[in-house]
Amino acid sequence: MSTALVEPVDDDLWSAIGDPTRRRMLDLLLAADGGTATSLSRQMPVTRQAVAKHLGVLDRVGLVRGDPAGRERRYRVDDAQLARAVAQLASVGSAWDARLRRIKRIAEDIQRARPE
Amino acid sequence: MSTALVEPVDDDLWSAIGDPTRRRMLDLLLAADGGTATSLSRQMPVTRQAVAKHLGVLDRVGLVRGDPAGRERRYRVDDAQLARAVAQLASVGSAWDARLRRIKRIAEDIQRARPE
DNA sequence: TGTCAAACGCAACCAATGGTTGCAGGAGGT
DNA sequence: ACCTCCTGCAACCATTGGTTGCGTTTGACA
Repeated sequence: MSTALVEPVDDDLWSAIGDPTRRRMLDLLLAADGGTATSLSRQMPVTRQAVAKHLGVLDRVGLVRGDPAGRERRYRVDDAQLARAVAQLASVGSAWDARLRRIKRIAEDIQRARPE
Repeated sequence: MSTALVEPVDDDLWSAIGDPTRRRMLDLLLAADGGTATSLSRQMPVTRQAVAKHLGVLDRVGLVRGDPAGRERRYRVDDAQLARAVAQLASVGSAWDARLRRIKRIAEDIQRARPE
């Protein structure tokens, strides 16, 4: 009955996907199967430098990996790490969901337990 | 084939639950069925004022609601809004998951389609 | 009833971060 | 050889998560 049953949430990983711009970038990278700072910035309302910084963050937590390809640096999503992130989303979500259900159930029990 | 099928993500709501401290606070509020800035701060490694600011944020997006009770202000989680947040987590998660599966499937198809 | 402790709200301040502009450098195409 | 394009680095700005400090309300209790 401890929350230790759920895989502990990696705050770095979570906050990496917590930023809306970075989520958008991950979407774009998944859709196009990779991209560069410049190519991403052209599909988003921020500058290339901002995108580059975000790519740095995503790289640091292992969600993307970028290696040089000619004169550009191509980034791709690391499937395994993104899968971990998805698992954490699901984990936190289901934990809250369980608590909500449990509270609702307790409330119903209380209602039911006093017909006086 | 548009991402418009998924309920659009509310960036305010998302970034509210994006902060690890605020997630922790929600956990505590759910576990104890409510609490005050002071009571929460005693169970966390941050000051009351920091907690108070976070409660302000959570209040603004409707995840918690606080009303005065004697000399303290008691906050409780808004079940419906937290349920919305959980839904968004699930939504983003499953979108990514779908993309991962799709990509993996395409990759397998490519593998399979060239026995030459 | 008068005093005291506890909880609150507000303000000033600091560090980290998401964003910008500007600029120098290296790799490719013609 | 040149010109273009993409990259990386630096300076700078605004927002935000965090702190300390202080004044105010309010419940409790002698």
